[in-house]
Amino acid sequence: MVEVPAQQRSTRQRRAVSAILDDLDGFASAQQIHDKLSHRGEKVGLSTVYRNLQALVDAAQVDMIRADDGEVLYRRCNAGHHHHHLVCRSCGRTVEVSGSAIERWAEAVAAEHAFVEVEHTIEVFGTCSSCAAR
Amino acid sequence: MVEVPAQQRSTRQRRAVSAILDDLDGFASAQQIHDKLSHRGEKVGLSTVYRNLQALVDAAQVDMIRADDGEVLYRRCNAGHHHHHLVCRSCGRTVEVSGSAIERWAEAVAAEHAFVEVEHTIEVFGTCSSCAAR
DNA sequence: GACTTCTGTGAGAACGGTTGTCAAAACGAT
DNA sequence: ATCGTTTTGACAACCGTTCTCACAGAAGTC
Ligand SMILES: [Zn+2]
Ligand SMILES: [Zn+2]
Ligand SMILES: [Zn+2]
Ligand SMILES: [Zn+2]
Repeated sequence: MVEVPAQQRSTRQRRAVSAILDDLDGFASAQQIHDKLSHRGEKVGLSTVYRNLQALVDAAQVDMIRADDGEVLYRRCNAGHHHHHLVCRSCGRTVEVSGSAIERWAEAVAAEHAFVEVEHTIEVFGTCSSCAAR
Repeated sequence: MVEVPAQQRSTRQRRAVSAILDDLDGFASAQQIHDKLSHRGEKVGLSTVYRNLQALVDAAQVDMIRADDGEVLYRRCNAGHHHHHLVCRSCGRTVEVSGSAIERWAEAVAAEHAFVEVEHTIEVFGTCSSCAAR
């Protein structure tokens, strides 16, 4: 008999990556996550970290943004709805924000110039109060 | 006698890069610009293209954005004021847009969470009418 | 023009983040 | 335990970008 393809097996590595994301309160790069895993004594290959992060992004369980220098950053995303981020560029602490005003503005601007299949990228970077206190 | 340092010499390569940017109506990557130069018979080293583009960005004469795949795209920027872009993801055609509503939203959101030294990235991507007509 | 000085150039190497390869390991259903 | 399939990981390959440094060539001076 052909079994149902269990297209997501539970492995030690997958659980470890997921656990790191749970303990993280801001965005982190794949390599930073890999380092944190090593620190915990979890031996996980770098390729595996990349693969699992990508899978989580595809499953909409993780948000992905790109830092100024081009590095990709990941963060667990609980919210199921469309939102944006206010990120501390020093410690990575992040607040999820959203606003219908912006969404309407983006759509209006696109419609005004007859663009279709519209997407947008909106990220706000700053220094959080704790980091500014130094 | 020590002359005044003319911190920007006029070279064939610099003029060639600038000319390409003038003829371009959308964003293009450094390598695309390098290819266009070769096509015109202008021999300019890739490093030189990167250097001159960076110099133009520093001089606020060129806008720089990052494509989804991380590649950096450049485009001549006439406007001296803060603005954002509505970019066709297919042909690169670009409209410069701005709106005080968004600017105020970004500031309000940051202030609400006590973030300082705030910057933001807002880009709208879509398919322009000519590209959608295919 | 000739001479000098200092910036700009370019071929190639190096870099850094990310993705691909593929044999071995591990999961999970039976 | 066995088997078919997924997952892993060491390592190489990739790709855009930056660095290196000997040399070319602007521009100022006489
Ligand atoms: Zn902070
Ligand atoms: Zn939005
Ligand atoms: Zn188009
Ligand atoms: Zn703005």
